[in-house]
Amino acid sequence: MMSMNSKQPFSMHPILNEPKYTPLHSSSEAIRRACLPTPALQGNIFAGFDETLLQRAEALAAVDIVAQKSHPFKPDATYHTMSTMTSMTCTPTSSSGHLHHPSVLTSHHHHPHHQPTQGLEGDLLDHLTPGITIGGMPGSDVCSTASHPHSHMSAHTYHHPQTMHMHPHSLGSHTSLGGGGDSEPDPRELESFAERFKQRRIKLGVTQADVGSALANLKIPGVGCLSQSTICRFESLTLSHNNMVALKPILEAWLEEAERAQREKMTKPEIFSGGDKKRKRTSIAAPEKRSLEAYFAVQPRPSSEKIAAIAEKLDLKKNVVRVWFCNQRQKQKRMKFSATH
DNA sequence: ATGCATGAGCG
DNA sequence: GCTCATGCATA
Repeated sequence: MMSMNSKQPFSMHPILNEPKYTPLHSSSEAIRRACLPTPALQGNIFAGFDETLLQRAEALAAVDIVAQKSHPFKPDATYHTMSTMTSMTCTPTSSSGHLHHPSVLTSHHHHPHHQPTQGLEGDLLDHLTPGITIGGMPGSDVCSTASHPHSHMSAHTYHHPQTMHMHPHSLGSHTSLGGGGDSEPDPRELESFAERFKQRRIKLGVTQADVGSALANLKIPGVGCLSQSTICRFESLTLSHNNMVALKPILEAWLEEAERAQREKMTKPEIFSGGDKKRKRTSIAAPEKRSLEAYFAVQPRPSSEKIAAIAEKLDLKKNVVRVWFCNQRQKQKRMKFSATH
């Protein structure tokens, strides 16, 4: 009477982050909060300005949408999880239920690299600012009427509310308390390391997923396992700069350990097989995606109301649209950074 | 390799 | 509500 997979029903964020230097990060944050007119008027959610915007954006990319005023079918392929079990891919078959403490040092706020990005956002916001409300500098967006009549039920349950937190200055990397100088982990070094890492990893005959789960065996305080996705993104440099910096020492440690182990014997990173709860991934159809991109081009940070309107137009769930915009922003930020370096 | 999602922590 | 770090599911 035992199941084959011994997946732990808990999960956490094992990784630490970079203590963000610069306590003042307001630039970009302020800008992003620029809009939120919140016209609770249901007559016209967009109070005239957005209506045009939406139409324009739609027209821009909706060559196909134009035709389908109302599609006969619903492209919304949103499935949702029904189970509430959580399983992490972290547990190697033989393993031990490892309980890593998530000493996640989540550093929110950006590093000095991220520019306020006045290019796209600032400009647009400026032009799109509704004649009413927000007369000058935004900065306070209080969504009072953000109530969605519909409920989206995504199965959550992945992480635990383990409230862990490190102090803002952990991982003594930089951040001199008094000096105020910030050091810049060279992107070049990270790049070369990532490349070497991948090569050596392959030489060890270990997969990205294996690395992820093996990390827990290092027993590094605050470090648990990581997913294949994260390892992959690390190798392909598709993580944020800070994330890369935080992960580097950990992966480096694993690499050394793995090579050492192989030298003396042979490491056999057990693979895992899993298959309990399945979360269904929403798939946004191409036409809808194109529309979203068009909207994003003119307004990367639509207000709650705008998101709702867009969602309705595209026949998608509001939350799906909101998340899409969030992910799009993250992606854009990464791309912008890698483009600069 | 990447798209969509969750969740923590911060305003 | 947002950002950021991460992950599951999937192309």
